[in-house]
Amino acid sequence: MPIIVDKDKKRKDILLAAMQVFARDGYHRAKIEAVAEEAGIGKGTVYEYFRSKTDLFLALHDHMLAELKSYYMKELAGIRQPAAMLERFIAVAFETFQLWEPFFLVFFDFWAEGGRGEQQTLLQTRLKEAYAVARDDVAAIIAAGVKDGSFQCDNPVLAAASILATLDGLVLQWLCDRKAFDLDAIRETLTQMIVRSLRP
Amino acid sequence: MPIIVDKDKKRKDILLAAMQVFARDGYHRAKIEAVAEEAGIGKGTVYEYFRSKTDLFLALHDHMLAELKSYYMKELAGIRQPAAMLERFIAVAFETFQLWEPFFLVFFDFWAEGGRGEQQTLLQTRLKEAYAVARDDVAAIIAAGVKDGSFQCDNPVLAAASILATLDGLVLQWLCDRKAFDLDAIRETLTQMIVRSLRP
DNA sequence: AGTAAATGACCGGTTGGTCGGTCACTCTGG
DNA sequence: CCAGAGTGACCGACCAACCGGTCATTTACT
Repeated sequence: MPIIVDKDKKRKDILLAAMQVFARDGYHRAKIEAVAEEAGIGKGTVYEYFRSKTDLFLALHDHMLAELKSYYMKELAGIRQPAAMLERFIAVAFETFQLWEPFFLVFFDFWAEGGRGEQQTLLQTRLKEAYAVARDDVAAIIAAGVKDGSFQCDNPVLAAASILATLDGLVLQWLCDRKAFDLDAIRETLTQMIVRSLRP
Repeated sequence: MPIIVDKDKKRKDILLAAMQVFARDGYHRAKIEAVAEEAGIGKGTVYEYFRSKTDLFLALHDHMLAELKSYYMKELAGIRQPAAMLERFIAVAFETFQLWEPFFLVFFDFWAEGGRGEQQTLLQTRLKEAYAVARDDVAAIIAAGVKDGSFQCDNPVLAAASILATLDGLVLQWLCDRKAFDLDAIRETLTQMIVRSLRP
């Protein structure tokens, strides 16, 4: 019998290595060889697990978004009040900024690839889908708040889009200049602003 | 005497061509030859005006940000009430999203280049600087509003950062999926949310 | 021996940047 | 009036480096 390896684990190792390298060098500058090195394997092996660089990139997108989502689910589980949920959601977002920094650095490239062209590539479809799901999830929290009277909002989906946009925009700004503002301070300001903007 | 050309105009032509090509293909995929073609000149000529691709990229950043800023100045000139100014500022932002779409597409790459590494390249310095100036400008409007009693806000700079972030995040989201929401609709929702969040 | 798995030297296409040469135009002096 | 020298501007064939992807070979295990 030949060698048997845990293909799933190795795949995840490569994805993790790719995240580090893509985060450091950017997708286009990053070399597959560097990913292999980071993962402690040979270049050829990467191609045993992923058809192409593009394929690796797409897989990384899907993998990381799934991880992120499950992290949110875990952190928000058990909270019932919409207002508390929204506040916790924002807090978790800020936690992930620091905790998952490389992931957000790679996101620069997801955005860059996702925003251009006719948006019919797989990555573009998935990115749109991810945004749509996120909007709906946050909108559901707001809608629940409107229902029980703790929020006032005409269009929860648009409000959700705005909140997500603010969070995205803040990572961007923060990653471009970490000394521009203190994350904890702006989290408080932002939470206050959002809560106020939804107050009946 | 030899031929004399308007170097400044030609330089701007090349920058404009670069914007179109970078917007369409992304900075890394874009070929200098394509930029030359778009500008209706030979590849070699591009290098008469810009030392390197990087140099062209940096020049484009500076040029476009200057244009954007002067556009804002013009559109906001003459408005005195802080509340009206802020509302107009947001409106102008949304106008530019559609009017200057290629510019924002190139911004994907500015962000990607700006956020990574030790942030000591010229582009990174300029991007930070631009953010800082924008924050201060918006913060000044908010601070004026606090002074005359039309706003309430503990930290105008952080509030300004949040507002800018929301606008950035919304272009991102919109460019990734133009059908996700209607720009006019979200502009109204957002304006309302921001005004509410600053209400005394 | 037999096989899944790993590998890295190699290939080929791509592209940033160079450079020798051309073009278009003016000025000069015969 | 013209020949040709002088020069700023322009050009695109070419070069060299780089890197994604392949595959013949090796490894490591039963």
